[in-house]
Amino acid sequence: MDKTDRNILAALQNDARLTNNELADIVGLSASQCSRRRTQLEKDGVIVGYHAKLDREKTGFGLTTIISVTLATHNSENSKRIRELFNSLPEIIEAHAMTGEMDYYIKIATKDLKSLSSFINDKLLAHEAVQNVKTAISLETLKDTQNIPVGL
Amino acid sequence: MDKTDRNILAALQNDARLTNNELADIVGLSASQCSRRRTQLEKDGVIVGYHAKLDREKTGFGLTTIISVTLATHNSENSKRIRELFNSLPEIIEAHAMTGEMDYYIKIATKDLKSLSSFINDKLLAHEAVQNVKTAISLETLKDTQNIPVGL
DNA sequence: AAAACCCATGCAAGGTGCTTGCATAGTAGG
DNA sequence: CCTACTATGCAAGCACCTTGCATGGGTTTT
Repeated sequence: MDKTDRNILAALQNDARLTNNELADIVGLSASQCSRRRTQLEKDGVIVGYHAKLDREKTGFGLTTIISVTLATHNSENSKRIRELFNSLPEIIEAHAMTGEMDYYIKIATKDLKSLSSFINDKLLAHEAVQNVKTAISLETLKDTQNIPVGL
Repeated sequence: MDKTDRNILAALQNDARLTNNELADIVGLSASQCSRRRTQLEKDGVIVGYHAKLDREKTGFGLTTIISVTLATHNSENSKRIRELFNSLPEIIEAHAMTGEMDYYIKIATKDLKSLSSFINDKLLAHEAVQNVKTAISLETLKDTQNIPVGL
């Protein structure tokens, strides 16, 4: 992974639909070589995938919420079950096991407060392993590039 | 936006590199019509963009941190300045203005604890508008599809 | 220092995919 | 029932991607 590879990664993070010709102009290589390097980065697992980014409002999922989840008791069984729960719920678009008081941070995408409420009550709190949750609603998303700063 | 459009959106969220032929098989349309619908969804701003997703570890940015930022004083000037700060810092890959006690949640991607520390001290706390921060480090990312659950 | 080797690169061709004009089917309104 | 409009499929022309092949730059070996 040299500087050219990182340039390719940065470019594809910004726009995954770049043709190899456009990529070639950006990084200063031929299109064929860009194709080869990109293929290799995919094979090495550096590039995990390509995803379309959708508008939250226009798709009707304008409500973003960050919830802190605390487990009832800390054991491997509960840990395993909570992971399965997180993976089974499509409203959860991101989940982390954290340091500090709160055990997990999860990010939720819902249509409105009503569906958020039913998600929390029926899906989260209904689960035995969950002790309590703390909900914080995003008033405004100021930034949402999930782009790794490969240039640093 | 009918059911077919939502199917297209769901498919492209999972894999933006799908050919129109593959897309056609998934949603049950011809390739040409998939092309036209996709183009329209882009024009309407429903599809905001296409982005490569990179492996955090392999790109050397394996440390994910969520920081709560509290402003010193709440006025529009500070609010404006904090937005500019967030936008200027590439380590911040997501930022929200929140309800509740904490004013902002920001998600940080850094190489290691050392660079995280210098980010907090030199970039965040150095800023006049910032009163204090609360740092929570992600021990493990359990889930990270930023995919809107368009199917719900 | 010379030679041998290896890897990255550019070029070109063959194949694949994308886009758009055109004709048709399906649908809603009068 | 007819008209008008939109959505669709097909096909062709065009752009793009990929890969074999030859070349060059850099490195190791003798």
